[in-house]
Amino acid sequence: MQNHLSEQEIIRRQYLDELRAMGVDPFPAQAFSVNTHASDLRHRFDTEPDAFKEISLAGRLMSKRNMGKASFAELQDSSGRIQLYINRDQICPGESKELYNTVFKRLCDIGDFIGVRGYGFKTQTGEISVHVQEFFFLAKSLHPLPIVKTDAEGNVHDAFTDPEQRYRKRYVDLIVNPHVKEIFVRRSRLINAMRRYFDERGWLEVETPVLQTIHGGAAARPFHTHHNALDMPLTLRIANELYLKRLIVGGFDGVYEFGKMFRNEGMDRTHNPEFTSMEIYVAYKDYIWMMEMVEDCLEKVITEVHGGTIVAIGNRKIDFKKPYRRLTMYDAIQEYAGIQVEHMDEATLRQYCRSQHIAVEDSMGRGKLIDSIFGEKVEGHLIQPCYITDYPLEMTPLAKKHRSKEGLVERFELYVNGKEIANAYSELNDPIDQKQRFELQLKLAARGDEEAMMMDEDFVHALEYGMPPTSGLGIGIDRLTMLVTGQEAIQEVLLFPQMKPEARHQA
RNA sequence: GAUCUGUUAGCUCAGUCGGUAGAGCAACGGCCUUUUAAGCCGUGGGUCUUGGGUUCGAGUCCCAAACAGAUCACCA
Repeated sequence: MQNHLSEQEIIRRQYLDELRAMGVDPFPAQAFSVNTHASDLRHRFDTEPDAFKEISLAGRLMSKRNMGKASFAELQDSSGRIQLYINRDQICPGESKELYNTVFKRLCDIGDFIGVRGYGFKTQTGEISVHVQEFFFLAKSLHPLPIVKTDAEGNVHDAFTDPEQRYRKRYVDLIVNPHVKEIFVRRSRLINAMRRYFDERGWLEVETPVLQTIHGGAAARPFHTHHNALDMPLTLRIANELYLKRLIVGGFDGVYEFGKMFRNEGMDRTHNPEFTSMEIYVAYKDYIWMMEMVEDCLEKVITEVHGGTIVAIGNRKIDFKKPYRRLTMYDAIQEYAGIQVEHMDEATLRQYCRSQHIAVEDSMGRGKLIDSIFGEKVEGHLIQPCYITDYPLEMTPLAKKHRSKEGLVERFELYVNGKEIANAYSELNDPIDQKQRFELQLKLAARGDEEAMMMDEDFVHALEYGMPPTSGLGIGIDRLTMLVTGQEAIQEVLLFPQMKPEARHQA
């Protein structure tokens, strides 16, 4: 992709040849045995100095301070950094001083992988370090790394912060920005903690198709693809809900899936074309039970990953301690917009939206209009975790009709920091009602609603065999991770966010 | 999709009224055996994102494009 090498890249390539000429393989094949990590030494040396008398470490050389016949360097392994003290006569006990003078001092660059053996000690200034007795070259790095330095006051100099470069070259970002690595460690722990919570309760982790002939389970535009052998169009899933409910029909008490979803829509700091959701369905439960499960799960999982229930995002502090506030959608609109929409008809709602400069389209039915008012007037106020319950039937074709409130469904969404992070229902299990709901969606589609759901005959057929009363939940894992790690852009919690190719690298 | 902002050395950034490009770190050559943003002396390194235009002359002014970020619209 590059035909022009910088001066520094040319020099590093020349060093490859020089190393080989000296009999040092710049990419040796054999394993290097490691018995200590940087953080072990840093954290335990003061209390257990005897444990570090014969240590070997490996990692990337991140800085070099040569002082003639001795040098200090920093080694970065997966656990962090540790200082090395390398003395010429220690690593070159014989006549030849080439390993120190030439291999280490000249041919070894910042970014190269090295292995060292020696012992732990403290320098005169009190820094825990490795006194290196043996030095091994493990792998050459041909590109110079950004040099990020931190001074005695903790100020970071020359930080590698350009988001474009960081996302395109995430490997470099991870090498030089330790706080970035921490975000992804936390993300993984969060997912594992949730998985443990579900497994402990006996629910089964499953996998359902990504390639679908009928995309269903959510209101969104899909990606289209094509299967050659079958010569048929397929779409990438926008949700896995209808498959998971088929499994409840099949007799599982609880099933869940962490999976990538794909939606062919806009991208911004809270949307990536592919994102991770967790959906779970539990038989013989309803949405009231689900609210209790979700707040219990989040409180436990966040405490486990974060060390407490309070997370900071921007200037705000959000407390995930249960229980969470519960507010019906109509009451929420009453509270924040000052109007009672319950008995308003479509024309009145549309007129209100226009008066408030809320964008409306002719294809919008009553449900979507209410949702627009909610989105415009209420969402931004919901900072602390809050359940919004009881949605208009029209916009929720997969949820069961409310047990006592006409025209509503048993649904809640969990809002945190002004954003929806979870969505749950008492699942609709009446196949005749379900079929009618799909037909209502088809009517909305005919009016021009591009996100209206498609009829899924096989799913209705599955419900006709009987599905127990079931509660289902979807959580946006990326958004939850954003909250737990204090990030305000989804790109910061995705290792490889979607990017357009750079023009200079095309063709 | 709209608006605004940005793109200069490997990295972080200066660049005045339009007059052939600067610093620190990194690199290269020296000196230095407990330093730590190590230090000291010296050297090299640029298609100023791309393409047009104005001008005697453009990193700088104008137009267009690419990519990114922010805000908005849509969505989760």
